[in-house]
Amino acid sequence: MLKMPKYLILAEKPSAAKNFAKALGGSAGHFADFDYRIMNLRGHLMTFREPEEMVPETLAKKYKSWKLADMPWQLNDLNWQRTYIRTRTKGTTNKQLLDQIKAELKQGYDGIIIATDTDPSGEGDLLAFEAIDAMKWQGAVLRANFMDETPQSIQQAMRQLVPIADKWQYGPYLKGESRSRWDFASMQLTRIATTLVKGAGYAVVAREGRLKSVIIWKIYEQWQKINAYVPVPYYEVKFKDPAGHVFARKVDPKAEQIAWRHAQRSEGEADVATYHESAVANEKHTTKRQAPPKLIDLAGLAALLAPQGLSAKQVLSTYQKLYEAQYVSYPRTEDRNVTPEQFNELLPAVDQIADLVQVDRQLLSHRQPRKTHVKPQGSHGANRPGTKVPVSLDQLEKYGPGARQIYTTLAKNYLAMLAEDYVYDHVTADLLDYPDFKTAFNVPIALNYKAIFNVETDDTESQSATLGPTAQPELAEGKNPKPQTPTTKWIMAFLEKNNVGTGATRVSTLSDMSQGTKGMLNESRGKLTPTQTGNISAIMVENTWIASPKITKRLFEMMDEVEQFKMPMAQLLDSVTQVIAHDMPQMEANVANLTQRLGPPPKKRKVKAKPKAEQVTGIFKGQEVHFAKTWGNHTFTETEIADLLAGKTITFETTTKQKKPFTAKGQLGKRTFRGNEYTGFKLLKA
DNA sequence: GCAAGGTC
Repeated sequence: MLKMPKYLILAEKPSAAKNFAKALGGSAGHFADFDYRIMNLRGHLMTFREPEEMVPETLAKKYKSWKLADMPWQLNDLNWQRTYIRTRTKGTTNKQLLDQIKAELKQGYDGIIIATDTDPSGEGDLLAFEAIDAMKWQGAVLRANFMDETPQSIQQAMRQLVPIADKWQYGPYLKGESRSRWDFASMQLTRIATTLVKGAGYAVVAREGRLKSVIIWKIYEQWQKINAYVPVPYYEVKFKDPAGHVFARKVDPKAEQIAWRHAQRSEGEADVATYHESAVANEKHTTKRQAPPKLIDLAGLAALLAPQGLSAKQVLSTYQKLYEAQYVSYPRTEDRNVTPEQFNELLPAVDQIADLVQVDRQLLSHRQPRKTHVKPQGSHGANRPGTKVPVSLDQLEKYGPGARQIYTTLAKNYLAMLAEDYVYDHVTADLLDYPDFKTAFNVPIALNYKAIFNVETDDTESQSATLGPTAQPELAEGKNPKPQTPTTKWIMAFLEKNNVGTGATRVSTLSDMSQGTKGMLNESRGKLTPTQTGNISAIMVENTWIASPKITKRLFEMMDEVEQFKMPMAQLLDSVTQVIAHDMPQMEANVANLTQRLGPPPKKRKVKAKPKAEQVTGIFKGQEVHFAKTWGNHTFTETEIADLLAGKTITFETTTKQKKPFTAKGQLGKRTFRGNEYTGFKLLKA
């Protein structure tokens, strides 16, 4: 009998490996005409080495340098070798994970099936080949392309395996590798900007990648518009009926001037005097319906929760913990719908979920899948509650800040889909004597889904449905609209529109930019303001190519060409060198704007180094230790030193910082200061 | 000191 081939199926992540096992009937076994075992990676396990490690030794100095004279790089100097990303997940390093897979391969396999995500950027193909190369696998490689993680799609992919003889002849890999190299080479701009701002006296790192620079520039520019905003009032005639409905003329967006809008109050007042009370006419009522909104993604969730004071970082980390505890679905999904299977799986739990988040079960009357929300494509499905329902919301709090809000928002967003459409009366009318003056408003008939999940600044506020019978002219004051405040929601919409970053990276980049002392942004209830570092980074990228979303657009176009062998990778990489050649002189010019806009850099205070305290050396618990001979303003006597080394508790009279006398009692012990462990005198509580 | 991408 012919021997079946045996393949090792490489999934991108544990959750995908589980879905594969479900679809194929176990984590190892037989499918179609082969035997298999499924193992998983954990996203990218490898990253590029440092630039100076990727070039011949003679060039190392140049590639370690941050000086302008050492850039742009000659990208063919680099060998593009990778190394393990040094991180641990559940105690396992990336090297250990790959070693486990390598050991399994030694059991005798006829090939590896790449079953990482099939994403249009080639990222899944790239991270698979990174692992395959790191393991030095020389055997056959096949690709399983699945559009989603439903059992049908997975099974179909496994019946249509595509052999890859050479990764350099395989478009998706070339595409992902190009993206990766382009982005890596773009770090030169951070070096250039940082060296320039340092020269101007600002001690910050100005991080200027194609994602961060676009974000910081957009936010900085918006604050500039806000700061330059001057309200210009205008006056116009409007009508009001007794219930407060407003009748106004429509502004033609193409019109250069609006004759009936006046700059002066007096002109407006004179205008009003020419109008008289008029009867309301042409009252029309239309019953309209509105379906529940799309299911949300992580960026949407972060944007919704920001006004409640939750940072992007908190949403990410708490969501991940809730996912690991199975209370919510996979976080980094791009899906905005669920599959019929996923819908049916969660259906039995919806009443329980509704009770938990205090939603009236009666509202959940639309239990048939909506075509707009439930589609037979998708992998993990949109972000939603898990089939495991917590007993109480209190129980979730141990998973981190915002756990309640995250679960509640997610649950209400999902439950809204199971409610009926919002039904409202759309009312329009005009005036008998002045038909150009119109009103339009909505009166709710049945809130339905909006009683569960409603995020719009809405029209469900009670508006009287009774119009007229007449309306009076009055002078209305308006002003040019103030530019909108930069918020998480606003920047996410901008990035999504321009296709900058991916769903998974947008939230994490924003979170990254808002962290620590090197942060570029302050995130407060969703409002985004640049820090000093952010302002500096933004000023440096004014009029550069890197800060334009067009760069990402062009990169993606070239990636498509590389995938189709219409452009060699070297040519794509040449474009990053061109960006650097263009942006370097621009940044040199931008430096001058720093002091002009931010004021002179803070003078560096020369901190006088404290003379190092005299150390005592001795043997403590069988080990040689060094510790300070003084504690506060007490210097240990020889006897005290001997007692301390012997592990004894000593007592001495000294004074506090406030010069109050007190008796110190303590012994030698391990202490830490700013993360460093050392041996020293430890006070015992009296 | 640095990118953006994936993941836990």
